Amino acid sequence: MSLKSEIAELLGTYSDFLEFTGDNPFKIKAFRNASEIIYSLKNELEEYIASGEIKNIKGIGKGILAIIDEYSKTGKVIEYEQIKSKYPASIWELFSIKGLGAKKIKFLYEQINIASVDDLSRACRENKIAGLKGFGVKTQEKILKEIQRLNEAKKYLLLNLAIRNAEELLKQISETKGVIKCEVTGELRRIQEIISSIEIIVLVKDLLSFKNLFGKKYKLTEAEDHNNLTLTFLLNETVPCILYVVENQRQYTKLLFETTGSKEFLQKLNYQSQVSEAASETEIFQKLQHPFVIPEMREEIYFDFPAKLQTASNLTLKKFKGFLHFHTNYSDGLNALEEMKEECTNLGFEYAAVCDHSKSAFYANGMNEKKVLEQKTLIKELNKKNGLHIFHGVECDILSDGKLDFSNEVLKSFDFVVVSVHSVFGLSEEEMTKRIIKAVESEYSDLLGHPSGRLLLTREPYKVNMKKIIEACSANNVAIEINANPQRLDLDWRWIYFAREKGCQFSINPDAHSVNTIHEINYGIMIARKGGIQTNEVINCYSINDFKKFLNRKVNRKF
DNA sequence: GCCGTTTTCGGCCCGACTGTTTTCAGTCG
Repeated sequence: MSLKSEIAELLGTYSDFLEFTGDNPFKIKAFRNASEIIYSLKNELEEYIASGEIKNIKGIGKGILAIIDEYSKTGKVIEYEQIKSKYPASIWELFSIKGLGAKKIKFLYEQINIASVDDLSRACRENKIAGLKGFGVKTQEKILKEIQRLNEAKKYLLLNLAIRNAEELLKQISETKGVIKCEVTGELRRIQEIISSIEIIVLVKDLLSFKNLFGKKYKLTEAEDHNNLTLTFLLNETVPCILYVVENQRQYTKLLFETTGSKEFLQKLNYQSQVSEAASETEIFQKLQHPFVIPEMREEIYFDFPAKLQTASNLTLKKFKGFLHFHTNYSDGLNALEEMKEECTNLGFEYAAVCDHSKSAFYANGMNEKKVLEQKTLIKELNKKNGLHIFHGVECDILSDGKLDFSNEVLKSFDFVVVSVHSVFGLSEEEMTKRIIKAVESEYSDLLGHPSGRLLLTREPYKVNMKKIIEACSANNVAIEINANPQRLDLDWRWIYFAREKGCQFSINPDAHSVNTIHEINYGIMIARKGGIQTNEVINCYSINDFKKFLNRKVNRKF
């Protein structure tokens, strides 16, 4: 781990400690804030320290500088270690339970000696929590449910983490003696949004010698078929991995095809195992008399839609011209618009649309009307300079009644309006559907942001009739976002085919809050490809003139 | 603890929701 992530992590945990011990809330916030800032730094922390530039980073003052200094010189922070040692280490995992804050955790620890998630789970099941001061039956049930959800979430990895781990493993394998080639297969090759295990297929000269070499690094569990070997183990002691090891190229192809799956896809393809000793996957598809299907699209849903929607996606990052829906320090982004512009230019984008939060998004420092005007002036200044053109957009909150967070007068002043739900998640399906459709029907809406509101492995999507929402987007000419943040990947790919059938346009955006997260657009592209999306269906791929035409399709905007 | 200054200390995002409690604390976004 880099110094940057070590210190960011330390400050994050430190802030939990401080909250637990009842320290100044603003100090806690400052630590948490600094943790995020450091985590999102573009370059390595050592570079900022060496150049002295660290002193100019906003949010890092004398106190945190001292912590960084102590840690980078000695590898620990004494005050932090002192607090930590006063309590059982397992107590800090209680902070990951949603609905339990520092005060309740402290109360439970002091009153009935709850010092771990296991303790708490047991206490709930023995009905010892309901009845405590400030706790009732509902809270007890909620905690239990949340613990179950956490345990379930532990079985999966987000796509970005799975990819990072897989890259590390592929490197280790390819550097092992006797390995001819290796590649990812299974869920990860199909680009599932959450991954239960990393599966890799390996072609080697000799099974036994590979097993012996690899067995020195990891504790392997093995299963042997007649001419291949399946090895399972934990990477970094936590991530389940499966290696399929073969000695023969034709076996390799067969196994790559079979392990990629999905099971349901292969069934619907009428795939019989004996068919497939082949030199390439193309040959297997030929034998099955079916056009080649790219691995991402090999899901059951593929067969539910007509052939014109089954074409392999032609989408790549190179086709992207517009970087849309991102945040700056005008709301909750970390970087200034100038910095975002520079990075977008470096990455080859031709235009961008900044979309900071609207005024009701208090939690995200949303812009009021005055700030909107200020930002407009800034954009005008920046657009006088050469280079990438910036459109003035907004991510406008959809209020609980479906109204938008700015008056039409203000909405009219933007070039591009993203509408998103950020609050009051608990409505009934009917109410939530009505609410979102009302927002989509506004003549100023251009894009529906993260349509389901899910946070993978953390928060369920809100209850909504997605079919009706998609139909409303199609009818009102509002594009649908594929939010590329690896925690979201929302629109869910399972709805992409249907939206395409309805003629919807898409926009793929990482919802970047810093220059560092711009590259996350790639995860959105992976998901879009899974739904077969073509370049001409993505508004980010429009030329700047076509994008202007898109913006003017409902209201007359001047640029 | 950080920031921005009225350069030495006051302000720091705050409203909604939930489940308790009986008027509000804790938590979340």
